[in-house]
Amino acid sequence: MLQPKAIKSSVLNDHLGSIAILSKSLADENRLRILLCVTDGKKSVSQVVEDLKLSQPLVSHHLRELKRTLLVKVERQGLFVYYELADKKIIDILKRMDELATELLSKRKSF
Amino acid sequence: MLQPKAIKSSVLNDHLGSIAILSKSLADENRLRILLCVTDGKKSVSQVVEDLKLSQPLVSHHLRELKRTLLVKVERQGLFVYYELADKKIIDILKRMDELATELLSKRKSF
DNA sequence: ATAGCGTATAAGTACACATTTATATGCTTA
DNA sequence: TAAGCATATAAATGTGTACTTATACGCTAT
Repeated sequence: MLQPKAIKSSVLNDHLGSIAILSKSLADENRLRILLCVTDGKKSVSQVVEDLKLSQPLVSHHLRELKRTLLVKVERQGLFVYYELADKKIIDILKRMDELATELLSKRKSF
Repeated sequence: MLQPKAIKSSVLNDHLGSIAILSKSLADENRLRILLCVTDGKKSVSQVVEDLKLSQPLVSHHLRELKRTLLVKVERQGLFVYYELADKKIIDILKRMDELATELLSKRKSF
């Protein structure tokens, strides 16, 4: 072993704050639905409201949080405000989390 | 396009609940520190307490949550209770989240 | 059995957050 | 400028949770 354990895992240790912030942003089912909703191109707030059948203030609130954590990009066009996924990598991460959850659940019974 | 958008993204849509639960479990910095702490083999609660300088009830509390979401395995040995990472895949996911956070931050300024 | 150690739980506190209802802001057009 | 639409914010509420302090539980050995 070239490096002691304490140093080896410090690769992640220094960035746990950012990871926690990102995780928190993904830790709500409605927010995830909204995130996926703006994955395939720009969508206005009202389009998201229509698609997901959520209240307009709730969608606006969650989009604000997604914007704060940089997961979505914003673009104004006249009356409308369009939101869009900022980086496709997040989808890959979500897929891996889904795989992991399925795997963990298959070993035991339930959350 | 072989399938309409709504169906295409339903791959993840059906599992947002599990993903949200997993994300919530990763959404605390101390819990992440504890998770990494038991990554390189079994550790007793008191060892984690010693390593991270956190209170014993707090560590116990977080380990319980990590166990609830199946991220750690438990094993009793006499007086001691040993916890261990259940699946290495979670480390890969954390690394990708770290990469993503770094990338997002490099494009803009701060969370 | 009881004393001691490791761990878990209870009670209490403070704070964060998801959601709803109501209202404000801002842009566009008549 | 006034009206109307899309979006954002405020206020209020209920719920969840991170954390501390204090106490209980369970195993081990004397």
